[in-house]
Amino acid sequence: MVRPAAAGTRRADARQNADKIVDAAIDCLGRKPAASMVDIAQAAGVGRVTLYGHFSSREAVVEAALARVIERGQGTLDGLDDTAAEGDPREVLRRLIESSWMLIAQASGVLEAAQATLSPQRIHDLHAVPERRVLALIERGQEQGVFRDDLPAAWLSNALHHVLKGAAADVNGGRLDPEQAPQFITGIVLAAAAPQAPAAPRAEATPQAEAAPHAEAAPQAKATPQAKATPRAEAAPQAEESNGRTS
Amino acid sequence: MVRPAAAGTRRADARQNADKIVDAAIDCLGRKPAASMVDIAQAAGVGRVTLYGHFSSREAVVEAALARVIERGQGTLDGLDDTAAEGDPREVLRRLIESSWMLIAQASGVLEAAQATLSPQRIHDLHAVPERRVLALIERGQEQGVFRDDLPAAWLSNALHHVLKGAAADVNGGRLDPEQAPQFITGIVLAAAAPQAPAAPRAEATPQAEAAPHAEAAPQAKATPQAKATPRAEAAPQAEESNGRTS
DNA sequence: TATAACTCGAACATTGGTGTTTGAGTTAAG
DNA sequence: CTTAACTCAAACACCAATGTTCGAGTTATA
Repeated sequence: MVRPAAAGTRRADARQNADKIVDAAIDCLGRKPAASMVDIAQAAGVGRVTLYGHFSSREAVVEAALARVIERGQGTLDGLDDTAAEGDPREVLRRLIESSWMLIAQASGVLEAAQATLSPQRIHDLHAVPERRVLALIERGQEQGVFRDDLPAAWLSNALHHVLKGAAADVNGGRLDPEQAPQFITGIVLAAAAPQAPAAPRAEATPQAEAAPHAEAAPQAKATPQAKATPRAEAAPQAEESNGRTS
Repeated sequence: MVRPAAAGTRRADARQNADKIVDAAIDCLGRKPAASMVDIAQAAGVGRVTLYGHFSSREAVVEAALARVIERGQGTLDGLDDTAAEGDPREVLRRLIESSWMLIAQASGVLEAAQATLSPQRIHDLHAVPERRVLALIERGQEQGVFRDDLPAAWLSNALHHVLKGAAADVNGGRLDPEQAPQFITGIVLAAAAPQAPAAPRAEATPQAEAAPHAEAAPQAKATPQAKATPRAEAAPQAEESNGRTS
């Protein structure tokens, strides 16, 4: 069996295998959250027994994968802050998407797998920090006036993740060229987040879709309950379906 | 057993039950694509055996659910065309979202379930028509100059579906108030689809995120393969994960 | 090189979902 | 009111995934 006693006494190849397994899990679960242990073991190039030697259960593998993918997200965000610390939030967001939209989308898949096996509390613990960093970026943009504030920052953040996850699914399904994905994503996202002019720029059409009319009085009244702290899984009677949030 | 011989000889309660089952399937699969036959039977208020009396397999139930939800989408689109036939595409899109975003999102879930059990060909047959109608609406908007044409219509359509599906997941998870969902969705979507000004409206910041710079030369070069006709599932080695498309 | 650490195929038990059969009870409809 | 149609709980066979055990073989490392 692996994991004899102290963590320092493990053999080198054992540590490498554990590493390969986590990476394989991120890859498999990112593409297909319902991937089986056999899938993961094969992708890692190890036997099923070896996998269980390193991780006592599916839950353990998923948790390790989620932890690592979030850790990577943190690294990316750190690098971004180093470069563009107080730069234009639009530019920071653009760089974030271009440099790591794949990572984020992958993380969404892993997160979905996690929601099927891990406790909501554990997920929240792992996931809350990077989630809030993106949210903070959006809020900063709102304060600076470069992002719209007629919609709650939490919704803008969620919509961003939905588009990223969807784009990843499109790429996996051959419906979107990975090369132009970042350009397409930023094209959508930056436009969606930009401040909205009261009247439209072009065309003389009659009713004029006024994006968000009655939203002025109470801009972020409700719909912003979570995104603050604990309240993760409370409502929703039996649904435990897809979600997709991440760094 | 149900379904004796001719379709006209079925008893009234039998037809009603079959109906309830399909509705229950739409509801269950819409919220959780992996819902089991037991879940569906319970939601329909019938026994498991009765369910199998009406539908010979899970595949049959899923197909019936997908067919009905798509049929409903067609009805919605018909009603929309009646009212706003050649109206401003922005207004049509806004009405479409406000009147039936829930339906569309539900359909995404059912479609995801279908992708796990039905043949890609069958899915495409059922799904192609409403898919193209939304696409046509977007293309019409592009031609009229009220929607951006620096991104392919297929990508705008896909992104729309991603946001709708994500919003549904948020509502199911208690992260989004169903009341304000349509307003939030249209706020995002209409802004994302609007024609992009070369320079931004506000703020004097330096680098100025130029939404889609290098996209002019070859506007919809690649990334539009499907959305035309057949090519549905061809690429993507083993992924068969979420996708989300519909009426 | 000797030993503990590690890998791994095969085989087993368990669980949860699917699909079927049986047989008794209920109900729509002629 | 009579019968064919329908419902349904219980029990069965089947399958795929999880998690475990065994025992033989390989390899890092002191």
